[in-house]
Amino acid sequence: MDQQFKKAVYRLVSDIPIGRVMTYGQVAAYCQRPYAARVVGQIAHFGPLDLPWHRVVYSTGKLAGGFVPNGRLGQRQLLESENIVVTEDRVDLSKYQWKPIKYI
DNA sequence: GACTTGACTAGAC
DNA sequence: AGTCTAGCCAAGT
Repeated sequence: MDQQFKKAVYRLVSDIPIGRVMTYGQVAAYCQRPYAARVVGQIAHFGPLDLPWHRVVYSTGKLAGGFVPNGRLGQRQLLESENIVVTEDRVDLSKYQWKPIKYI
């Protein structure tokens, strides 16, 4: 259900390998909620901060974190430290978008 | 229980 | 190619 959905999101996001990214919609879809991209966003904001939310971006490739908690070094800086090329707050999805191996 | 809000997205302008 | 609009989900008022 919703609780399981959140759990699935946590696991999926925490499994995103370094140097790879995913879109909110893709994450939602993989957790069996194709139209819950916004919910993923809410989870990202209120959920565990130990997850690599900086590897989750918009479907357009634009970075989602315009603010970032106190640290505020920027999701961009974070991504770049993982060998991901960020141009104008954007990443090349066709290049870095990660496809989960299986299940939820 | 209805209304509002938001780290979203696809399609129309 | 950039901006605006409507649709969807869960959580908070």
